[in-house]
Amino acid sequence: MKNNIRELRKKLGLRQEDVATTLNVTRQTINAIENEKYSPTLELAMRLAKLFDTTVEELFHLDE
Amino acid sequence: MKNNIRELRKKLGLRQEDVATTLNVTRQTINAIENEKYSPTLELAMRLAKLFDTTVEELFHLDE
DNA sequence: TACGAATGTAAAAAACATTTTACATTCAGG
DNA sequence: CCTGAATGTAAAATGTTTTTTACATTCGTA
Repeated sequence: MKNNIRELRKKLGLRQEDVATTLNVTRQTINAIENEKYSPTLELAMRLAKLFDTTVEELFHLDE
Repeated sequence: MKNNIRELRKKLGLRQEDVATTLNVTRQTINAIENEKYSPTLELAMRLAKLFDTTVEELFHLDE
């Protein structure tokens, strides 16, 4: 599953740690998701989309 | 986390088992999600939204 | 180049999602 | 009321996500 998180995070001038603390997860979690080690939970995905003012479907792309 | 899956499933005239086999999960998984025992993975949430021709944000509602 | 800041990574443990098997309950139609 | 179909539920096993702690690497810039 691909995602645009790094790109949108940088557009906002945030560090991985900033995103992490805003969403109450650890920096390692944000790092792992950006580097596609695994997909986030649904709840975290929705909170990420909201933070970046986009939708889950725009932020994450299902492998068909 | 609330969701509209049961309502949309019935609108399509599908059984829990139909949804399950379409998405390659078990009936118990669909049942647990409809009854909000737990939230699905991001991948399953996106596949559910696609099946019901809607978005993750319309199908699932974050508790604020 | 040297420094600090940001990012990458790893291992173990905890928390959570899914499967499998099996049985119980509900519900609509004959 | 009976029956079969659909749904609900439970426990154990497995796989995945997240945390914690700790250290390594990269990057910009003084």
